[in-house]
Amino acid sequence: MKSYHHGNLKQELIDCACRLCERDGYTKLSIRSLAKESGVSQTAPYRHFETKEALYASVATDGFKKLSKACHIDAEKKITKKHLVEIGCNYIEFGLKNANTYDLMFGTAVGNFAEYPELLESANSTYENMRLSFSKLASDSDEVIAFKCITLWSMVHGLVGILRKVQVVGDDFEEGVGPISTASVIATNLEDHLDKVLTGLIQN
Amino acid sequence: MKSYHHGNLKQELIDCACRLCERDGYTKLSIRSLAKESGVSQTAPYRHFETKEALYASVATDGFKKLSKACHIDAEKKITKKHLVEIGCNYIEFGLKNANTYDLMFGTAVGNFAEYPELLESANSTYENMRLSFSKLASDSDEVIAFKCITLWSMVHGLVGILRKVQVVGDDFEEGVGPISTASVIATNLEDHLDKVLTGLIQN
DNA sequence: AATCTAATGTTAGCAGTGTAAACATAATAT
DNA sequence: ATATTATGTTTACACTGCTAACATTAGATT
Repeated sequence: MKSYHHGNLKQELIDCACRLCERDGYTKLSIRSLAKESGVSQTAPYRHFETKEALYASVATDGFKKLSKACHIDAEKKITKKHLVEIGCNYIEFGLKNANTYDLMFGTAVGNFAEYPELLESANSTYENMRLSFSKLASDSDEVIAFKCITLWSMVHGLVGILRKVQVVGDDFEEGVGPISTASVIATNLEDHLDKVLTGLIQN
Repeated sequence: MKSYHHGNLKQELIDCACRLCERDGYTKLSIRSLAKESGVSQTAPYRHFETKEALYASVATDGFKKLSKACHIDAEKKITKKHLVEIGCNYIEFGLKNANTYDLMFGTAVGNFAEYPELLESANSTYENMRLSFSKLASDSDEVIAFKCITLWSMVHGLVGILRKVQVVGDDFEEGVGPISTASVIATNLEDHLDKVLTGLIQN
């Protein structure tokens, strides 16, 4: 016996969307299927999300919160290069393990974050966390720190993209100097790799 | 007076798809609208593309060819760091100026390149070009060269992604150490930025 | 040159989509 | 108790990818 009002529909829709997005990719997600999954009429979700993009935004927001958590280092004050390497590794691990959600966060499915305050807030705070960690490492100026932070971010973000692209193609691992095997080597030695890159970054 | 057979439909569909993809993003592209644009019935495209993904693959292939061309340096033998910086800049410029096509090339719209031989070939040859350029710079081993090549690729790929994300949000440029202004600084000093990163990369 | 076959086009139709409008119900504020 | 608002349903529209059955024509075979 179910009542006319669901009671907790919005959150249930978000949870369900997060699950399905990560399982099948956001492309496969439909508002209708989501409604059916929650045992509610086709258009009920529209009482909670103006458009499908708004739903995406909620899923992406959730993703940024999780990413923030994954990249959080609770060192009181001192942060070493090793810590940053760890942050980078965690970032990449998140990107690879939550690939479909990651697409939603960094792709074009949500056109303009500014239209979704919570999303903008969670994305910015992810960046701010990284920047703070960086600031505890070196005694550079704020500008230089921000600069290095964006550089690291680009690096790990790019690696996620490249590693994914290349892995999809190369189920059959072949030795050599092609992108597949090279990327595989990097992927299995992520720590070393990030350490090297960061060394160059911090020095210069 | 038009004949029953179009004569050149496949190429026209690809051209049209490339244009529309870049203009509106591949999401907005439909086989039906494409058919209409070419003055042909709704299902005619299916004689040339088994699925929509196959059409995407053709557009992506075209994109990789253009990217390859944009990143081609015809230095006979000697290549300097400056050349690599130029390649990186051209890559990023391509990614930013052809953002929607770039999504198709590096996103998940085409699931597995291996299913589309031409696409795989054009993507691999883009990489191979970069690797060859790199090999003319240093006297490293093939493995190290490939390694550095993937690293540079990740770097520029990541920058494209981050710059785009951040630019969308920040139409209203604000000074400070936030991601928007920092990314803007990087974007307007791309050469310097790549030079620094490459210096660190080549040394270590 | 006539015929057969394969390539390429069309028409009709299915199941699914996002979303708007009009209406129904129930929770909350007055 | 009543009015208002939040939340849900039904119906409907225009659009999508794609399939099946059929039409036309170009090119190969005889």
